[in-house]
Amino acid sequence: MNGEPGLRERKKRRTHAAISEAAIALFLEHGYTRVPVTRVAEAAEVSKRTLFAYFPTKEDLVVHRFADHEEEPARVVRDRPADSTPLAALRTHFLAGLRERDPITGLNDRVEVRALYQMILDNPPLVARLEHFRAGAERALAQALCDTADTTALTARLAAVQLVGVQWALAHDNAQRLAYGEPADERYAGAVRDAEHAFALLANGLGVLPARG
Amino acid sequence: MNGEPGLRERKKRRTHAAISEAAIALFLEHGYTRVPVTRVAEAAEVSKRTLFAYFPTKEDLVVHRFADHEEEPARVVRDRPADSTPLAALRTHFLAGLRERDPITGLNDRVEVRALYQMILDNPPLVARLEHFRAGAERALAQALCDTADTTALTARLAAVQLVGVQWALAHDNAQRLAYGEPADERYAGAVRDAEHAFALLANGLGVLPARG
DNA sequence: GGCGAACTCTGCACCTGGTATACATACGCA
DNA sequence: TGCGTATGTATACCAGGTGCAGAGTTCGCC
Repeated sequence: MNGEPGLRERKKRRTHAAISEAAIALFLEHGYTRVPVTRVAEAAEVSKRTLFAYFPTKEDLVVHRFADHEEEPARVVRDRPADSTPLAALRTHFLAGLRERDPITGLNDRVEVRALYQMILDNPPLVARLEHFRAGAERALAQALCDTADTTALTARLAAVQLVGVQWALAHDNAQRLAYGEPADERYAGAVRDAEHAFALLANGLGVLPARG
Repeated sequence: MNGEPGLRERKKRRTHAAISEAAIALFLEHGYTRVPVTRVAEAAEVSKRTLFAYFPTKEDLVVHRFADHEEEPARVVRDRPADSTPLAALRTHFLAGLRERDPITGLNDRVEVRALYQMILDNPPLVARLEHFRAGAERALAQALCDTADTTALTARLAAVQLVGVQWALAHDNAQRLAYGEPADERYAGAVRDAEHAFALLANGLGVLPARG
């Protein structure tokens, strides 16, 4: 609310960043499971108790970077132009994310980001923790749909589940390919194609699934 | 494979059941978080080590009853009649589940089941563990769709995410209402209406969402 | 500049979930 | 009856996470 953060606040942010960076550096070097939080605390020159004051769990040391995006789909839907449907707005936003290599789309291959993808995908507890954000994103999006799209609460919830789930799946797929070594620029065209296909499926429904192959 | 389980096998099943029952009884009485696994082991007259030989984690003591249903959507899709689409088969199956008050639909209000719903909904770790099954169900269903519906792998995955997610949301909603005290018979009509609405949404797509409320 | 209040960090002890090791027991089968 | 193996046990241990009481900082105000 005010422009001056104050010494306390600044110090806090520095500590937060220091812990996070120490953690990720150590995890990337020695492996997530093999580095105990006490070692992270030592490296960040902070007590274990303090570490847990900044990050509620060990997993959060890694995945907190994705926490900000929990509200993103909801915001996109709220801020959409008046003549745009929620689906169209999310589609445009996701495609823009791909173009900009937004890490949330799974299409960023900067070494740190790619290593982070890999670490997360390799560690079930980290994936599980991310699922938690997914649930939060669903809830927020459902609320946004309710508020701006004149639907029942149920419809909003169901739509949110589908929308978030599909974007999640797309991102997961991209991240996995990049973790395997595929360069982002090379994957880009395919990622766009897949995303367009996915949003078309969302728009038109699963009625297209045939009776038998 | 053989009709005679043998003493060893029978004993194992009894131990399994004994641990599970002791655990759930204690959890329901004193609260999930307040009962350490050691106490469960004592109550079941088994060592802690043995307990963990039967159940990989504390959460599984509670949620293992839902584990069997991981393959269910996949099975339904595989076993569907030749002239039936995957969506129709799942719809029929879910509605049948509601009719039979299958606990997996969230519409069973036998006291033990309802208390179980409540305990799970109240404990984030338990919900998280269930999410894990959801992921498994998605993967299995995607495979089944791939094998029997002549779709691309991507389409199958996206469809699976939507289908499982929506059923999950419906079940969650029902369970929550029942946990709040609504009787299953009273909820039934609404649950059917909601399910039909949800499957219609899946069939027709989210194109119906309006630009602005 | 200085003071009290509020906030923050720390060290320590502790609890709980989960695992490794090494040893005992009981079953299945010949 | 007796042997090999699957199953269970006791013990000690590790790591994540919390409660507590006190020391050290920062803030707002005089």
